[in-house]
Amino acid sequence: MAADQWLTQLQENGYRLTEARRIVVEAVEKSARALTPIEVYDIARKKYRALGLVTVYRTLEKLEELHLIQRVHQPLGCQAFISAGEGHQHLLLCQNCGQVAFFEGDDLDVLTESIAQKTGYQISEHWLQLFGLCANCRAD
Amino acid sequence: MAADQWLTQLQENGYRLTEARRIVVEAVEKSARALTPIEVYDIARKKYRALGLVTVYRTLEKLEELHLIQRVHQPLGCQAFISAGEGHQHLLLCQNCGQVAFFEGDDLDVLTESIAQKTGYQISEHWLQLFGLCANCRAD
DNA sequence: CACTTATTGAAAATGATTTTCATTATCAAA
DNA sequence: TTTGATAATGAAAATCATTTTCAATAAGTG
Ligand SMILES: [Mn+2]
Ligand SMILES: [Mn+2]
Ligand SMILES: [Zn+2]
Ligand SMILES: [Zn+2]
Repeated sequence: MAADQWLTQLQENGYRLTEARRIVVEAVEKSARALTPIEVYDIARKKYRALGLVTVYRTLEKLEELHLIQRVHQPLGCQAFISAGEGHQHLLLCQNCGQVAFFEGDDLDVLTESIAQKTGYQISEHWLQLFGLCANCRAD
Repeated sequence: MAADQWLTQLQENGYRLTEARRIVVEAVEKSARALTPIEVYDIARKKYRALGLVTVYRTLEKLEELHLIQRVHQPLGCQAFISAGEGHQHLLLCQNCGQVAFFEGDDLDVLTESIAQKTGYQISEHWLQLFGLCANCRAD
């Protein structure tokens, strides 16, 4: 999904289109790796010097609310965001450069059914995330 | 693994045994749900009034370093800890009361191999976590 | 253009975690 | 058992991320 569509989504949900939002959206949407609020701020401010960090926080909040971005949990921290996958997808992260790839097709039904049996839990959700080295980083 | 063994581990790694550590270890080891530093503090202080929050942080840090506890990531926050599973295990969390169950026996080899093929990543780790309702909370 | 009000950025407030430091407690060695 | 080196402690201060407050500004509707 392109940056323009994110802006349209914002507008359709009653939010105004502002320069600050345009720049933040562009920075996040373009990125192949998860970005923290400060990282977004630093990148975005290169195009729009007057931008405030508060506005980055507020914009990320709205993008998350509209499911356009998602929070990424990593061993070193859980404050970074990446554009959300479409449908049921999970993340694969490069431990060296942070590059994110999405994947789908995991089938945990047999497993969850078995665990449900053993534990007595009613299982309704799962988090799955893979870590490794991207093609580029493998080369080094 | 019992609290005594955690204390032994601490000692064997050159850390001294103190009253503060004993109390913190007991609180964390006993708990069936993940606890934040403040929660540990509140629980532990019932047995040892003079305990400082700083000491809770420092003790949790050491327990994590020795792999006796592990951080638990949840939608509402990622600062809670629970005793670490033994061997290759994953967590199943009750979305209502927070009760934690461990499970093992997931086999993601076929999946990761296939994803590795498609993406070019060399996959070395995975995070898997299940969410649902524990038997008690289902009853309500 | 005019008007309503959502949005903005600066500054202050908050909350969690870390650092500093003087005091105390642990434990190995005498 | 006593002694001594030093690891560990808790209070207070410092730091860092995030949220709130607020007056000024800009977006979008009519
Ligand atoms: Mn899945
Ligand atoms: Mn596994
Ligand atoms: Zn990489
Ligand atoms: Zn429950």
